[in-house]
Amino acid sequence: MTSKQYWLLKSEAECFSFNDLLKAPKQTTFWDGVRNYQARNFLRDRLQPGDGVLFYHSNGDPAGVAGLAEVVRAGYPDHTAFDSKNPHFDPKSKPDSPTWYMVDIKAVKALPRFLSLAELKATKGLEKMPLLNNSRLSVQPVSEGEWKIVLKLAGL
DNA sequence: GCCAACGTTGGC
DNA sequence: GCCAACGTTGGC
Repeated sequence: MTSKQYWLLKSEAECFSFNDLLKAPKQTTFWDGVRNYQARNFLRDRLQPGDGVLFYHSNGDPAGVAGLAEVVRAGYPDHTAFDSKNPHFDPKSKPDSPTWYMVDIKAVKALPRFLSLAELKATKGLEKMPLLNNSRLSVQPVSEGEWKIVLKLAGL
């Protein structure tokens, strides 16, 4: 058992927001639709139950971190890739050798206040976050130091 | 809606 | 293996 790790997961706010997660059954959802190899590797190999998650709204108004979640199920095959009717369908991914993976996450709580991207950019100690360096990765590692800074900034 | 940055595809 | 073309992401 490795120590707890931290992640930032991006979701388009209009598509699936942190509020949607709060309203979901058991406040839990599967994090499907990731179709990028680097992000896939994190989902498949690195995310573990108990890991902390910053829930980030991309394409939001404004974009920023809305809430906290935790991983409740480690990586397993993303079944939406097998369904030809699903928008995330990928014929290259087969059930016996899946290309894509997902995890389950559960809401922990909304941040006391929303942290916009602009505010994160202006905060010392977060300069190395991929999010602030033109990274389009939808699953990004967050260091323990960055996690603490973000929570403190939000008033926790 | 615009457009810059990034990732993937595919011809050679 | 290179690299141009293309599609997508995501901030504004």
